[in-house]
Amino acid sequence: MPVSIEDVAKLAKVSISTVSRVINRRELVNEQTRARVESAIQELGYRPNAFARGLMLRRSEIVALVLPDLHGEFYLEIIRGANLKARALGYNLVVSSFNGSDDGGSLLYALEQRALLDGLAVMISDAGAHIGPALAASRLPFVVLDDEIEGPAHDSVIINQACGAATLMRHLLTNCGVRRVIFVGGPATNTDTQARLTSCREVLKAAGLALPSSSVYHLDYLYETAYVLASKHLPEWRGRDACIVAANDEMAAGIVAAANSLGVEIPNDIAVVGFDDTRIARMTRPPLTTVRVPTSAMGASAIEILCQRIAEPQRPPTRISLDPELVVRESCGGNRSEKR
Amino acid sequence: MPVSIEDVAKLAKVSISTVSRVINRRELVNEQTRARVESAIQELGYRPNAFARGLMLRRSEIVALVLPDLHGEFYLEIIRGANLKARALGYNLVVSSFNGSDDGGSLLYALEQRALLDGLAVMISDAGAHIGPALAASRLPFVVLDDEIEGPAHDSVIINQACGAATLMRHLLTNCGVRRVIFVGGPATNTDTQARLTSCREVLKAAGLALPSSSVYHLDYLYETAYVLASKHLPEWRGRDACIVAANDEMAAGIVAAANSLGVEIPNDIAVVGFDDTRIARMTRPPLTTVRVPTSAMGASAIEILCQRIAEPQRPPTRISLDPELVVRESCGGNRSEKR
DNA sequence: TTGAAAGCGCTAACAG
DNA sequence: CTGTTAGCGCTTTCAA
Repeated sequence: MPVSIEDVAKLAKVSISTVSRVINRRELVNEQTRARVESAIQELGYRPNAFARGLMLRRSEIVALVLPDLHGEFYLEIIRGANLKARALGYNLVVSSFNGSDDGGSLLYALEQRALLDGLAVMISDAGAHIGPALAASRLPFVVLDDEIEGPAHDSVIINQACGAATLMRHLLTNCGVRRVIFVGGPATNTDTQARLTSCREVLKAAGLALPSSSVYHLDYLYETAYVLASKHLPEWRGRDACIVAANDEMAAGIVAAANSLGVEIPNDIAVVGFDDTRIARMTRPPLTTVRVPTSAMGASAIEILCQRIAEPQRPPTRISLDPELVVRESCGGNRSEKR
Repeated sequence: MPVSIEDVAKLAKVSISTVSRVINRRELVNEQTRARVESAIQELGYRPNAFARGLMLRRSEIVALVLPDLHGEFYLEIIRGANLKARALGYNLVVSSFNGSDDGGSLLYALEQRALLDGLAVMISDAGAHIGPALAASRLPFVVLDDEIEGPAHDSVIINQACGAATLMRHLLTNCGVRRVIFVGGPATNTDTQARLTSCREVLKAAGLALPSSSVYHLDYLYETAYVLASKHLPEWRGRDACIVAANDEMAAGIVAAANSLGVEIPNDIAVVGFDDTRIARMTRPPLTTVRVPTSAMGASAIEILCQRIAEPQRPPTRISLDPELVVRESCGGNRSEKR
């Protein structure tokens, strides 16, 4: 028993256009008529049919945020930031995630095909995902988070991984006496891991130090595997001038735990640092020095420029770059004060 | 330059009805005509307009999962389970979350109003949220996760908190020599916290023990506040027969950390247990005994019965109850083996 | 097997 | 200020 605009019109004894006006441009309607219409709407519990509306208006006021398979809590802040911004701009946000198993293309395909969306913010964290082409082929306004995709120019919000990793490395070299780095990354195809590794290498190189590939490990971003790896290698890794750089906090936490159970003291016997500044970073003993990615801001920025593009499709592509912030805690020696 | 069904018809030299038939009921169309139409669709990159389609079909093949403000990683598994099930059933899933700040009603309102959804799975974890009435008032098929709402009968998937908490308590009483409990919950209005507390009380009472309200604390589910609370009270709490029951793992982790830094040994000086079996539960020293909620199954079940209702609106309400599982680790003494 | 035509519920000119 | 009317793009009888 769906109640339509016509039912309202009938009850209020006006034409459907008047009802439509009351809904969309109240100021054009006589006060008394408006009151009549509004009470009719109330009485009937009328809600405009979104499909019909969308058909005319050619927009749904819905934007989507598509994230890769969620590992850890890293994404929650992005969602939160995006959510807030979307609502502030009068859009509804829907969040989808695609599992690592499918290539992501299928989800995008489904979303596009049903194209109920006004726009799309996609995060691609694995260079292997075949999302780029599908996205570029669609006519949907989109913005890419934390990555670049091939093809034509587009809006993007990126984290300046190089800056974050470099800041971290410089801190380690300058304030913590680090001369030797073990890098524990996520999958080798993961773009964040790649960027962080590259940047570490560069800073080390600039300081006349090397990061041989024998000191680089690629895991899966998880605590357990990092724990296992560290349990095995810590005896050979340890050293006052050594530092384990994990590509996320969770792995760093696993490494710290391994060290604790082996009696390896952090940061005295070896330093450990992470990335992301998730809650976990404060839950290790000692707490982790890490690099805070402005996740919430990232989500918000993405939605913001997406909505700008929707409003003005011809504007030149925007590229927002956000700098991470170094968060110094006690897992790396040196300066002990936590930046606030 | 949106290409419509008419463009395709023109290019293929058929009527729009034929194009429509090719898309929806290919078997009714002559093979050769079909081929012509299909290549025209290809050539033009035609995609049916979802609004027009929805207008006729009265469905979008989209269902939504709405979660409260996300604290911790607890929800990710729900999303994952729901996602998989939805795709398997031919639906697209969108996930929304509402922040604690708004009452949730506004999000629901927006979703309903725009009613592009075929159905809704909502999780309500705070009895204070005014979602129930709004939901019941809508004509949208819906299923409620992990809670009951007032009003007419409806589908729901609930976690049998009583069962989980009772199993935990019985283990503590029987195998760990616990005689005294300190309960550290989330907000007093949180229904999970309420259910867990109630159930703890009952089991204690059945054993002739009491849980006075002076031993019940209501925090915010966060590590830090639990850490602070425990740091202050552990000296008075401690005792071989005492156990701190935290309503989630994160708070339990905070309590464990506080104990570690005070030199209070777990489980010898006092036991600590959590709820949810999130990753954090394995990241404390010692690892946490906790109650695993079948989160992924919960998401999947919710979507499943939602889609059943969409297909068959008149079916009687279903209520699925999922039992949590006790996960015994080392934070509570007694049986040391981890259940697998 | 195909086409013509009637809407689905709504918005937006265009008259009055 | 309000009503009439023409679509938006699609599916679906109903005839041919």
